[in-house]
Amino acid sequence: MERSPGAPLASSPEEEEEKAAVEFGHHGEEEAPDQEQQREEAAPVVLKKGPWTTAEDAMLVDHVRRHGEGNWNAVQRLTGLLRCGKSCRLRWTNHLRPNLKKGSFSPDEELLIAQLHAQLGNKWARMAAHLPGRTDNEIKNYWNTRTKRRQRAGLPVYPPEVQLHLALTKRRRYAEFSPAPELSPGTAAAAANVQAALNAAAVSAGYTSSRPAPLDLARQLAAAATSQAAVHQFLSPPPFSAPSSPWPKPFARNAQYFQLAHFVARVPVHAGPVPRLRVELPSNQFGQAPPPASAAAGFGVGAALPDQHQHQHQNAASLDKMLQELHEAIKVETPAALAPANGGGGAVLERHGGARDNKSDDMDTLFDLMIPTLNAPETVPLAPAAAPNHSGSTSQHSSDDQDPSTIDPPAAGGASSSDQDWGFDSVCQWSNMSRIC
DNA sequence: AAACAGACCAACCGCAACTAT
DNA sequence: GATAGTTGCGGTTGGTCTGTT
Repeated sequence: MERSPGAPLASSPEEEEEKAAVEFGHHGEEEAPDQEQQREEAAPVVLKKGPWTTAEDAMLVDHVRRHGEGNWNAVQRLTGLLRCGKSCRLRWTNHLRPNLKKGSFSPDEELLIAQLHAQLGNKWARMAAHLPGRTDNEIKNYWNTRTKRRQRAGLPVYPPEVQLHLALTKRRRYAEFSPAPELSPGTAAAAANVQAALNAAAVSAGYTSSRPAPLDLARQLAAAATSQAAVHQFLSPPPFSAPSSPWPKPFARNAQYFQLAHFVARVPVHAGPVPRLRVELPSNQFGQAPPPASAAAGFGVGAALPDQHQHQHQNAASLDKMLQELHEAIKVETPAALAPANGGGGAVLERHGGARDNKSDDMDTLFDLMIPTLNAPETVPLAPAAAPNHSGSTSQHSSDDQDPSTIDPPAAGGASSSDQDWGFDSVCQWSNMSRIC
């Protein structure tokens, strides 16, 4: 049920309005200075607390219309509103200011919140800056109730896409303090080749660090990894689909590690040696280099430039070849053989010399394969979610913005949740939590 | 129908950062 | 530089609603 903001909870608006009018002795008109002075000299005003009445709202709106936002402590002086400046500011920003978006969060917004929370922690105001029309209080309330429910249900706080990012960040930071694991030459080369091919393919598809590959890129890569035809599809992916849509089942989980393509930066596409990675600043400065159009359109890289087609085909062939090499090198079982056995989870990877069916080991294997091949990225930018039907206006944060890669995953869900035994099904669970919880 | 628990939401509080004097 | 005032932020609380028993 939606309560209208500002509506009194206990009594009717009419009653409250009348009460307020009596209480204040007027309807929001400004006082003459002498009246104001008289009041100040009189008994100290007792500021009101509790829910706002419609009369109070009207007075505040009127004040802002006349004087603009800010100088909140003057509101009480100028209007006689028996509220402290703090309360006025809060009421305005959370309920009265224009362009506020009311109602429940869309799935895209929910995913964006999860991503932002993974990046920023409990920085509600900064998160709100990425969600036009939403307030920090709204996001905070949403997150707190949701987190509580999920923790009680024993479910991971973050969706798998976000957990992966956290794990990658964690692993990268770990790798900075420990030597890279020894890989067999064949495995290392194959992993490097595949990663490079993926990077090149992503660049060819128009992704850059300022326009990072969306989360569903991994889905495209997953398809590419399982089907030769899908390789071409990956290079001409369909328009962006809702992040909350199900992942492709085959290779779903392991394919997520191919999100390493997120590291791809703007490098020239050319034949010959695969371009080296150049990782730019973290992507929490979303607003600094926004996608050219709306996110939904921006992620539809199907509209690749004509002169890119040749590169795409080259890359497709190259990617196909590299994937074959990797499959041989690390012996990936086919998804078809695995799906029924482990409940539709992901592929089981085997490293040279031993089968590993443990999911976290499986993750580690891929990290081991992929991370050492990275060109020491400074950061691990998380692809901003498809800013859902946003105007595209995102806030510019000042230079005090913290590098998200330096922010530890919040204790609420970060490290612990990434250790949880989530599989493909958890994607759906996460998306459907509104029913579960 | 009543009691209860949980969810949701608005608002308050304390603190820190910033700004003006 | 010190101080007071203002603003912004995050944590927390308390009231109401809703679904369940």
